[in-house]
Amino acid sequence: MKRFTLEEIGKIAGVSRATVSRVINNHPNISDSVRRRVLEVIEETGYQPNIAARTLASNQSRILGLMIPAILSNVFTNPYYPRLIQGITHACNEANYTLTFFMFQTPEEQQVGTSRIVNNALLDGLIVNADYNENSLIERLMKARMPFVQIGKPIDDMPIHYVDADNFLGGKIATQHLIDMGRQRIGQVATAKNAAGEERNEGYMAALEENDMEVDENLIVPGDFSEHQAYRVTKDLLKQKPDGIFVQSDWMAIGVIRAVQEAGLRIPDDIAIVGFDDLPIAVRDKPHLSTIRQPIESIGSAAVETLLRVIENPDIGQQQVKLPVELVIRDTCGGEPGIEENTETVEEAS
Amino acid sequence: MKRFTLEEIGKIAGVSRATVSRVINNHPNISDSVRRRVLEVIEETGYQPNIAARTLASNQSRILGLMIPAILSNVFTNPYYPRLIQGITHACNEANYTLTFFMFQTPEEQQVGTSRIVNNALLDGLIVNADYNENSLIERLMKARMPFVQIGKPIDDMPIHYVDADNFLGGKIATQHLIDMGRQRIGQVATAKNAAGEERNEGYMAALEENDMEVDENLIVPGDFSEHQAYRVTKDLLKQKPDGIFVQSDWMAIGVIRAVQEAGLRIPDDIAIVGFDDLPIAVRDKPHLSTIRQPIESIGSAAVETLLRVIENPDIGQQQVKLPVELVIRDTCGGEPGIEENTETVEEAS
DNA sequence: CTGAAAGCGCTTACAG
DNA sequence: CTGAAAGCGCTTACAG
Repeated sequence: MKRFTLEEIGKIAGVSRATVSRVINNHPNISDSVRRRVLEVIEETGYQPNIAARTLASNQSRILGLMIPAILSNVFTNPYYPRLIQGITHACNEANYTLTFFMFQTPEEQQVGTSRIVNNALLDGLIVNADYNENSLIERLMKARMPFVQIGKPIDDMPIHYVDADNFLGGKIATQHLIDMGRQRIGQVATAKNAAGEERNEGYMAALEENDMEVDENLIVPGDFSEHQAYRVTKDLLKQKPDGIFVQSDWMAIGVIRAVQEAGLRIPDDIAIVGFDDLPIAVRDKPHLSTIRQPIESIGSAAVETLLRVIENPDIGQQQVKLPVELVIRDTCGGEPGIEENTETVEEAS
Repeated sequence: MKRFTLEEIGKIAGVSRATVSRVINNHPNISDSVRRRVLEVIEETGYQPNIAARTLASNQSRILGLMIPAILSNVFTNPYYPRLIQGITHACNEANYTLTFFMFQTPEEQQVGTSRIVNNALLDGLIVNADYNENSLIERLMKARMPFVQIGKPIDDMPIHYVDADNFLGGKIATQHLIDMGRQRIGQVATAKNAAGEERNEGYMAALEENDMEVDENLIVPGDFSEHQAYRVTKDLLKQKPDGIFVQSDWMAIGVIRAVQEAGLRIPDDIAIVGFDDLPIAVRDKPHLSTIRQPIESIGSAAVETLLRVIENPDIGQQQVKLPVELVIRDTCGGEPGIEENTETVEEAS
């Protein structure tokens, strides 16, 4: 299958290559007859523009990059990345963009690779997952004026564009659900290691406050995202006699459930538990674990859409997109499992 | 950060842009002093070549594509894709190639996207996952003379380059393990839907034959990769009083285990089970499930290496790479879990 | 509404 | 060993 050039298409259609270029790029002010003829020839020949040439000439590639940090061990149990990538590719396809993929596994790879990204004439913009481990990446991107959007709220309130789940809302509706079940002493297995954990905690507090319940610091124990640590701190927590626990991640919830069951307590009768993330591995065989589900695909799509907006208008103010989360109820006694819906929040700060 | 061009680097270093290009591309016959000077300037300026321009001029992009079929539901429980992508990106980084990602979710996306891939001047080659659903893709790739490598053995013995796990070996060592445990009546929950299933079955047969054991067709029941179907056919299988079962996938093994336990039989004492894939979700809380582990990362790397070989030498004979699988033993009674190693097979046919 | 021409930043024969 | 120059296939002011 021969590859045609603009010149050749023009010759066949009896117009100049400039004109062909214009119809391809949907420029206005092309006579209908010419447009039709050119489109026909393109159809017949199966002409596809040469992206490299277009990129060189126009200085835009319609290629977006996705940078994923050195792969974490939880990738093997957490469907986060597949779902995220699914959302991103879907949005890219819709917008007629192509996705390029950067993933590094060693610091050396990261080092070399980052330069390739930052000065990559081929990228119109970049999506960065929040837990990249080389902090200077952000600086370098800004210096190079590469448009980018982060997935996950940045630490230190850096004024960069980002898309995230509404973690505050998640913590709040999780806790509210426990309150609605009539629980009086609601504990929390927290993690304050990142912005998301902090926000989930604030949601927890807000729910208690709204219901005129006191925050008891003894009911909040520090997790670190690991199942084992969660198991240990839950043992401590149980001494405080909680009747409900909000766990900041489903992964930790596995440990929490183990500790609770070993103590001979029933779920949800004695202690109701609400997790976060809706991980299949956690939820499987744990019919009483309600949890907060993040719209990960939507986060991916929103990241693309936001990035496109930024590329379009580089001087736009900081974009902060928060996607709503859902409460997935599995701890009803006899009732149908259900889902609570919420609505999207898009803010533009600055 | 300003982007430099070859011309500018040349001016600073006091040579022509052609010379700069030559040192960047490691051409021989460059005087050491010039090379050093140019390299210095590149270092200082942080010069990065413009990929689009290079691609246009040289007709090669150092970009590889990965095409993943409309995402399957099992993506959410199966770490196959993350691991595969990890292996592929690693090999790409090593070889200084960039990975571009194609994934489609609807037939329309697939349709439009495929054209973009096939006639993509920006791709040096493509890796295709075997279970693409549009069969014509392969034809179109061949017509367009796009170098590509498939992951997974092709059906109908199509003479295309591919990389796969050694499924025959897997079936064989799985069955041999059961024989080594002294089992006499070894059943199989099969799937013959694809080349892999067929090979696993052949491995099963080969192991029996080598041990002078008869193949009893009644001991082979048809699975379809689903847990539910596996559960059902296992109930039938149990009537034949097997004392060992080779299950062609861990996912199905979950159903098999359920059926066996419901029948009041002990694993592995009454019935030993060997699965395939080493899925965390299946293995978790199933201490007695031995399984065959595929080197998925290596398959990804091998796909890249094979593709690079094909790109280098388009007239190379059909590449068929089979990577060894491992038996992961978890059904020893009291002993340490262990792994049996095997060695790689690379064949060149035609 | 359309075309001729310059230019995007590289590579690569061709000369020397 | 090095340089001048053509060319890769597009886009886009500039004229008309």
